[in-house]
Amino acid sequence: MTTDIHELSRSEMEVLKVLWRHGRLSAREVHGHVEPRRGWALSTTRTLLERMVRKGAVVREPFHGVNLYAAAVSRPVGLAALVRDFAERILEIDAAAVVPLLSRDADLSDEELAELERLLAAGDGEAPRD
Amino acid sequence: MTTDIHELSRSEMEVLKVLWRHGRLSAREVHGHVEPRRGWALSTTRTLLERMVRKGAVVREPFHGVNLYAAAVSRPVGLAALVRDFAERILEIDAAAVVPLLSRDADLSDEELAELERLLAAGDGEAPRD
DNA sequence: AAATCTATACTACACTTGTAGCGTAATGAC
DNA sequence: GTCATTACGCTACAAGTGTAGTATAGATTT
Repeated sequence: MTTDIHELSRSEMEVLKVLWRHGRLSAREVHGHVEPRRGWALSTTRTLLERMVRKGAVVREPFHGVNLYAAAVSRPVGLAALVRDFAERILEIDAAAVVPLLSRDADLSDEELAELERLLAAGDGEAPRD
Repeated sequence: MTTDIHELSRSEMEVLKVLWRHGRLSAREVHGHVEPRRGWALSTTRTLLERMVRKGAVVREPFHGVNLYAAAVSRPVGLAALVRDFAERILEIDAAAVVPLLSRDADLSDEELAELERLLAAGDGEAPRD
């Protein structure tokens, strides 16, 4: 159960991307990264984080009196699920076809890319929509 | 205003794809195509169509006492907007990079493909998010 | 220690989405 | 002409989303 990442709302995706970029952060830190482009109140960022925890997309870990949040799935795994969903549901093409594209342009490390490629090629990641 | 197609919900996208495939249809006809895989009641299909009309994603036209519905944007234009949104918002890559991919795998006619390519290359279609 | 800041957990509230049912008028079958 | 179908325009209602505010308790500053 890869946490059904494509069920996240736009706002939630924004938060997830911050966690992918910066790893484990406090709510306030997440807010610091997200606020400039969204203009949310801090409490909004908190609410989103909590909802994402409930959804299983984010893990929370108490750390010396502060909650730290981190993405529940790595970026490659998450992107694999998202690409698969988009390719199959919207474009109606084979998800694996997207890989070469990513290898050229996405800012993925070599390891990330390798993993993503493996995930998509293997038909792993998410069950096809139907 | 290309109707902000990426604001459509999953269910609405399903309906839109039917209209892209079959052109102008009555609510009942749309339902016929969509019901097998979604199991909606007819009234559900109707509601979705009406909501999409309100959103500007679908146009309604009365025809001899029956409303006919059609996609407000062509498939290439719609896909261009969707690809652009996905590429920029999720993958954070240049949308034009997706074109070669589509030319190989998507079931677009030559004219559709040409139009899509033009749209993405030109930076047309949708204004970039933020 | 008092005042302030910050964190967490609740609560709130309007709008959207999923998913339909109902009432009424027009259409077609008998 | 009456009955069954169908279409259409409302209404409905729970769950999800966008977007916060508040109450309460611990930490920091002066």
